[in-house]
Amino acid sequence: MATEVPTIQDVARVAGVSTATVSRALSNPERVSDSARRKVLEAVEKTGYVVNEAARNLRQQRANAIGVIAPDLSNPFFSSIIAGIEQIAGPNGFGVLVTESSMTGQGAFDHASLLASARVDGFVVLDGQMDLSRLRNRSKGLTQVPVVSACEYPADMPAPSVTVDNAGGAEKAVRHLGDLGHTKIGHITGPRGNILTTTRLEGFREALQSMGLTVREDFILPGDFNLEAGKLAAEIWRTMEDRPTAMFCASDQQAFGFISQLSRQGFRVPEDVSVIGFDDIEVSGFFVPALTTISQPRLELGRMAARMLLDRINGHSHREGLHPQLDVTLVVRDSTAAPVAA
Amino acid sequence: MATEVPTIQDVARVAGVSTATVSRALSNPERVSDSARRKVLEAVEKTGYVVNEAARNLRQQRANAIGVIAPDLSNPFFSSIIAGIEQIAGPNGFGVLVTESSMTGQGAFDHASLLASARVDGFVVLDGQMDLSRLRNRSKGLTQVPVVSACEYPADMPAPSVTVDNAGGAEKAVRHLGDLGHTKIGHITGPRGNILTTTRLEGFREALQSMGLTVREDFILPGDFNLEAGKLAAEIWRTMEDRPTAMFCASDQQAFGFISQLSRQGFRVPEDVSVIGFDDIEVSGFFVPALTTISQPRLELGRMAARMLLDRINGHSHREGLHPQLDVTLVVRDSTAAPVAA
DNA sequence: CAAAGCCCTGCAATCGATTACAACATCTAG
DNA sequence: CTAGATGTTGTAATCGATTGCAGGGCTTTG
Repeated sequence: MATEVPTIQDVARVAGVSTATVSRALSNPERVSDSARRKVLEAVEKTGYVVNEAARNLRQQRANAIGVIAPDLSNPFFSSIIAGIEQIAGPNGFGVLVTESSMTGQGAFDHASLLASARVDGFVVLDGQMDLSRLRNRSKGLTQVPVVSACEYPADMPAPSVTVDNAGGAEKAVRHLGDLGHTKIGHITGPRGNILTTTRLEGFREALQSMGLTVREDFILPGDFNLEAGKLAAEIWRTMEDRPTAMFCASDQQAFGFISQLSRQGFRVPEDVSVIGFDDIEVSGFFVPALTTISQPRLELGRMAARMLLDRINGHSHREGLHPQLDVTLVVRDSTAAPVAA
Repeated sequence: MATEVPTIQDVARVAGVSTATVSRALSNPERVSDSARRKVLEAVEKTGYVVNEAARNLRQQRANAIGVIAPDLSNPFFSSIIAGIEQIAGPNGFGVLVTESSMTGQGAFDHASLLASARVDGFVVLDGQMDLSRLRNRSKGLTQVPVVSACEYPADMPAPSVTVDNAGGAEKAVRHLGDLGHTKIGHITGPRGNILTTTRLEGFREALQSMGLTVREDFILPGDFNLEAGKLAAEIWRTMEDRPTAMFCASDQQAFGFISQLSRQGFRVPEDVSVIGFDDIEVSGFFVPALTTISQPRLELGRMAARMLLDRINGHSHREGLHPQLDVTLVVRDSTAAPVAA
């Protein structure tokens, strides 16, 4: 029973119409007569026909697929966003090709090639460090290449983007600490040069100022978003003479690393220091102590980015504007508390 | 400068040869003369030509892409495996399309359609619950459809698979607890019907027996791999009259949930109960306390699966055998300790 | 020197869909 | 009743690569 995969020819023969009619019946049902449509659908049912995407893509000069460029696939933060992209792309007939930015330059999977080779129609870029201009060389100039930045984005914003209100989130975090009575508030930043680092740091400063607190530069520790960075920061915190009583971490992972290392040294959170994160990844609610953090709508970030990209690919105008910004919310759990009396 | 994307025709013209020669020079360099090859490569360089995958796929009747079916994209455990798959697929010219099993049946992204539509040449299936026979309907019978199960797999193993020594891992975990002096050892299982659940439970039983300990059925709590399941199990543990002094958790996430809920209730790990996980996901080393666990080579799992699938697609025999099993290792950290004197 | 073999190359068919165009039927309006 | 509009269908060109086949040139062998 080694059945061959049926083609549109087979369907046409079974239905007793031309291939043109079959094609139209399937993609523009309103363009054919009721009777023809019925016959075609029956024939499709009977033969088990599924369109050959390669042929369609070749003819239509589009891939019906989008590429996602992520800095790090194993980071749960990004995988949620990708899941959101999937949710929109799939039902619209678009496949999702995922690549890590680290793969850039590796032969056929250089991202420019991915585009030029007609494998994808556009990109969602999750890596703020990526040089979008590299996509420009091939094909028609960057403004024409469908690209949407999500979450992170280059500082000069050459492409549409979906982001989160990072400065606002930082403010909410710091304000929460202030409301608890903290006056000595520190911050562990993200990696240098990253736009999220910058905006969250700005929000941190502004919140302090608006609350009438002075910004202590020595309370601002350089870091990264990962676990290791938090651990390193903990070592610095430990050696400080005058320690902040509360730390705003640039990411949940960083906060985990910070708390983890602190506990190992015998310090307690929130008794010795309050800690607040940023992201609200899944484990955060189950950390010990459960982490107070700023919650990002990661799934919606992905969904929005996918919608914008598909709009662009289809030549629609942007229903959502060029740079929509999603709101974040404060989630209070157990890692923050009022400072112990001095 | 709206440069059109160059085609093989352009290259042929510039190089002064036929398209056939260009094609051969690029895919079978040894089949053309030195001079022709040189001219073609120069022309490719000059024009910036990249093959149009849609055209190639149509003609060759293969997609140069593989599909990955994952149960849950936001689970960091799976994303590492996917990263491993990428590492092998990309350099071999294959794209990776990722889908969640939950999308099954949603129009064009039903997995059978994905295959039939010539979008992918085969699948790596990470979801043990998935009914592989659904892929059989379309195209030539399951043994012919290139599919490799990874990590999880259906009990009847209709397809080649890459797995980890789950029973052995469970034994290592239990033996570690026994070596610490525990005699009352419990287990929180994975979801019912899952093959990982079964094999880990078996390993658990065997280890106890081989150590001369009796298996207490009331110490075996039903669960799932996620955080919530651990939390639920903690509630049960708390209400037990005679409590196990050590728990072997079926996953790290489950262990987190268990520990988290316990701490919230005022119990301490490992003082009140030792906990060991399974997986060794990234946060595990940074949990509070750092989690003792069984480490799985997740990246290698993905890489191996991809290699096997590509072999199958290319009609090669299996260099690695049909059901290779990778070793796991015990990682001792701070969540396990000797039981306190009774 | 002729026949046979090999290497290299180009011509043209092919993959399976979409779609411009034209043909025809039917309907509407003048 | 007729010109034109409208709706439905089929024919055939097209997308851009790969590859079977055949032909020309050169080498080897008897």
